[in-house]
Amino acid sequence: MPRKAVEPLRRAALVEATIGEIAERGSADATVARIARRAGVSGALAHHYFGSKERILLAAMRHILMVFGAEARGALRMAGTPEDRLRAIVRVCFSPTGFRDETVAAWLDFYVQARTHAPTRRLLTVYQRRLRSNLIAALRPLCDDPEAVAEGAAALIDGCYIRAALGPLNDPEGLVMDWIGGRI
Amino acid sequence: MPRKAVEPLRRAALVEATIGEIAERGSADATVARIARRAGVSGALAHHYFGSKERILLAAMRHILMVFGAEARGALRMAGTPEDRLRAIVRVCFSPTGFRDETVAAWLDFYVQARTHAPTRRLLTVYQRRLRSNLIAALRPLCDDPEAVAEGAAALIDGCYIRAALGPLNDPEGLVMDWIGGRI
Amino acid sequence: MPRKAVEPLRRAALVEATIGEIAERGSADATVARIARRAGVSGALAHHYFGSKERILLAAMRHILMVFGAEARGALRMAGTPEDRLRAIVRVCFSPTGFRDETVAAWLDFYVQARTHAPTRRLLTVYQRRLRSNLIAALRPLCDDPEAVAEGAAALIDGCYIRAALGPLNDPEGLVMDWIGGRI
Amino acid sequence: MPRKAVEPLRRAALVEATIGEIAERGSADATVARIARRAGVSGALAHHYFGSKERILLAAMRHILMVFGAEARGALRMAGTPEDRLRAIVRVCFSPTGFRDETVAAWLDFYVQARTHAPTRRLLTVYQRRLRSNLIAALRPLCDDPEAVAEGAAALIDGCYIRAALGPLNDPEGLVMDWIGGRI
DNA sequence: AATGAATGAGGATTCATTCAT
DNA sequence: GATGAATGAATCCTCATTCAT
Repeated sequence: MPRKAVEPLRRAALVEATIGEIAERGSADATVARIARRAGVSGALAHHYFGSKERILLAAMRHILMVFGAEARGALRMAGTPEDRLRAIVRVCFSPTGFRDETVAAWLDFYVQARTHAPTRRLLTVYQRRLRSNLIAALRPLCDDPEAVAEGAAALIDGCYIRAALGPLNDPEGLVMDWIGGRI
Repeated sequence: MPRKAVEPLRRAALVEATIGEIAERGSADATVARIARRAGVSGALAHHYFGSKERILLAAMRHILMVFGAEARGALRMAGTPEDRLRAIVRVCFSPTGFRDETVAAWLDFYVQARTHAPTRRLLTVYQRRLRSNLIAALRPLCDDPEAVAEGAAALIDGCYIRAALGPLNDPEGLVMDWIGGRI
Repeated sequence: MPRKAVEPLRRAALVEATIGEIAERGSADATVARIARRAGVSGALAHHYFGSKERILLAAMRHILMVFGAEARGALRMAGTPEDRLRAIVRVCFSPTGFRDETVAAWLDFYVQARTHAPTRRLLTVYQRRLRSNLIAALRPLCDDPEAVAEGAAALIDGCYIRAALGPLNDPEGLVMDWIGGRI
Repeated sequence: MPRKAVEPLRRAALVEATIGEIAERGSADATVARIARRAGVSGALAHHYFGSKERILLAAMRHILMVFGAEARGALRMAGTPEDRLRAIVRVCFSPTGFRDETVAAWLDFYVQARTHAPTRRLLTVYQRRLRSNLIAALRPLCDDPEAVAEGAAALIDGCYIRAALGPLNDPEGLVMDWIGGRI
């Protein structure tokens, strides 16, 4: 019987703690020590597993993107018509899983970090491209200029995130779907 | 003839330097020393004028909001019809004055700070309310649910900012106006 | 048939790794973890066998001194005349076994540690005394002031070590022998 | 009247404290905090003036080399004959100014650091080359193979330093001069 | 008005060492 | 015998902030 693998547990706890800490005080003021304490381990262990604060933050972002990606793939797999696919994408953007306060806050923080931090930017770019191509693919059968619509939809989604980060938002999914509805 | 007051010059230089520094390295990594050097003064002087780093950052934000507000008021004064007013508001959001790379970056940074920093949040709230009420006022004669349209337009504007912060954006003004055009 | 004892193997590997590590990065920057990895074991095991980093370093030095001592005894046993004994001692100082780059580096490092670290100093003193008495014994039949010549020869040998540590050295044995030759 | 320049004072105090600290505990265990305390200032100030621990250590070495160089130049200027020049060089090597316990300890430490630290090595190389060329120039009129003699003399000098670092040394100057005397 | 000097507080990071398995 | 897990104690370094001039 294999010894219980504790590393994944610790990593997950640290990632979760990082997201929480970013949400609570911003990644600027998140310290490794506080993240570690929140995860119930020592700061040294956080370094042992991740190597540096930067890598901890990146791991947190990667986690968020991974969760989002997995959920999106799952939703797309069950969607039949282009309309379904469209709705699936938008719905996942605001699904309770990924649209928690904490996640939104971290998400926004990453957007800002991405401006000045290349590795963060790379991660974000990958995600943005994927979202864009998914949107365009779903929109292609439905409208004349799928690229323009996708561009606008993506901006609107981002705008909803930014506003959600500052206060509760009423039905962002509806807002985005309405907007798209007016274009197709 | 009175000697030229030097204080306003210094303050302006520091504010400008702050915005530049935020754009270049993010407010997280902006240091008073670097801001001061960029403004051509000593760090001690920056403190002398503003009292603390926090106040320097707030002054920079206040400056951005003030410039925006002044331009908005000017544009609205010249606008006759509701349609004109609407276009004026949106145009100012993306006017070359306020939509410079540096400003957009700082703007976004403030959004994130606002999440965890009450004074920043207060400033931002004031601005958001003003934008919202201006939009609603202009929209009221033009559509049934001005509040919902204003909400969406504001989100879209924010979304354009967030995207502009990460790369060049093609005609955001047109995007927003189109969106509104579809609703009225 | 007894299973091969593994402990001596591990100890030897760790000692060798320690010397290599000291040569490569200096004992200041040698870490137990790196030494252990180089020896192919875990850092915990290094502690298990030696008890502390200090003891690992001391073991490495002891090893070097032991190798040197053994070779010296061997060479002296085969030497007949005083001249032979003299040459034997000097030759061993620069024999390929002990005058490897790695060993010289470690040797020098120990010299420096000895200044501030009593146990290291004790080891070094024993070695120095032995070298000195060997030299004097060999010199006694050959010159008037064997102590002074031994002192100078020892200094010259040390000087060759220090220079060898920083770059290749041309025939140090000849240099020392010449020097002694001029005194006897 | 110029404000009293305090920077050079602080720098000098820190350099002196660094040498003392190296002598007392070795550069491995010298901490910026301790060096600063010994100099009567805060650790932060040490960083303010030197930038990093590495640079503090290098400054200390540079200081030692500078003092040595200055003394050597002075002594050479007063020396007439080649013999005088030779004696001047050797004398300076063991002059009370530079041959204090503290300095010798630091010197030796630098030798060891030089093995693994390129900037230190560069400094040392410059010094070694200068010493060598001075010796050769003085020896040229006096012997057949000035390079070989210089090489040996330099090794002997280094050897005296290494031994002096570990205990008191009896008339190293005489030892070196004797050695050279036998060669010319 | 303006600055260099100076520092305390705090943060990332490293590392020897211990322990449970 | 051997290791990964875990940590406390340092240590370097940064930075906002204060102060004397």
